Amino acid sequence: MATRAESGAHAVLRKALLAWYRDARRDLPWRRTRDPYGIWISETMLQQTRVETVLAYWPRFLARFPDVESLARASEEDVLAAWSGLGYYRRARALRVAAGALVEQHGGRFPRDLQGALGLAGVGRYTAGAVLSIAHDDRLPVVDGNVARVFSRLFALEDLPQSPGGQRRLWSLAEELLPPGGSPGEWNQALMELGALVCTPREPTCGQCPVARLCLARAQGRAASLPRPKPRPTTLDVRLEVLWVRRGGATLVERRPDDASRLAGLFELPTRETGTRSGLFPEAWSVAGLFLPGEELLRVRHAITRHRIEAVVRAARLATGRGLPGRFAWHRPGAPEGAALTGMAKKVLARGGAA
DNA sequence: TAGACGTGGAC
DNA sequence: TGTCCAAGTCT
Repeated sequence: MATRAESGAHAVLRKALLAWYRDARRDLPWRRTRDPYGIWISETMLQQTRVETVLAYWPRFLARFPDVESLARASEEDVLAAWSGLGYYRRARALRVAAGALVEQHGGRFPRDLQGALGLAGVGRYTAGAVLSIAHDDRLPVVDGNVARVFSRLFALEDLPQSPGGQRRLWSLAEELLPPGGSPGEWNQALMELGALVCTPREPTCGQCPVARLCLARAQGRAASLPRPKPRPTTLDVRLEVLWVRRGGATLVERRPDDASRLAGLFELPTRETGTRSGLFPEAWSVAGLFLPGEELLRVRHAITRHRIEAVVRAARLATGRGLPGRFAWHRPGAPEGAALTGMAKKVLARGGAA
């Protein structure tokens, strides 16, 4: 009996949400294709990344690497260059590795089955379900941050979404709610779209929600306070000094070590950690023995997970006429393919070094 | 399994 | 200005 009542409620929910989605869905470029490759790239770019940002990268990346084969053949540096500024660069490396596996083991095609997809580098349960449901309408659930939030409110879930129990409940709900017929891809996207446009993290617009009358959190007046926020770790302050060294039309960049914990192998403006907010280490550059710091140009603040980073960009000049170590290079903007620059380097170069 | 991984935008 | 966070995955 419970099953019967439940599926009735589910049917009402599906109908209302799908009707809303047909009308409210954004016309995003990756929604115009059913090509698993393009969808895979979009889903990977969208991980922890805003739609507005991906809008600029996705068409460019597909133009540069139009299919699995071109991506598999590309050098890591070329792929990173196309990814430059997007962040989470492990995604780009994984894409290339996975493309190689697709060519070697899957006939150059994205796998048709969940297990095959999950075997690919950088493809987890969300991405596998998203690509297969959207490209082929396979009956696979997805749970991303949007779906987690929508379900947490709709069903007044108390668990932290990231907890093991919370995850288990979310995925089993997502599975249960999948439409028996119709289009699972459409349904999954409708759920995510609701989270992105209406059931937002802060101040959800319940007045516009097509399923507000079915929402438990709404009925309890708790829509805005669910899901419970995850406790944040305290952040560490880091101070960086960044050198802006020019010669002719080129700017000096330095390649980060391949074994760096972050931004490995990417080019950045020469950067040293010079201390914290409370103390500076002025000898940092004399250790390098190459530069004379000059005037201050600008400050850049950003955060990487637990680090709150404050960077001071200075116009500087070389202190030696000797050749530079191999990790240094002169970067000339305007190369068609671009370079594998970090986001901050890209930003500073785009501004011409000035604030 | 928490914690790491980049970036830009909203408030 | 500081904080939170956006279509996750990996270790």
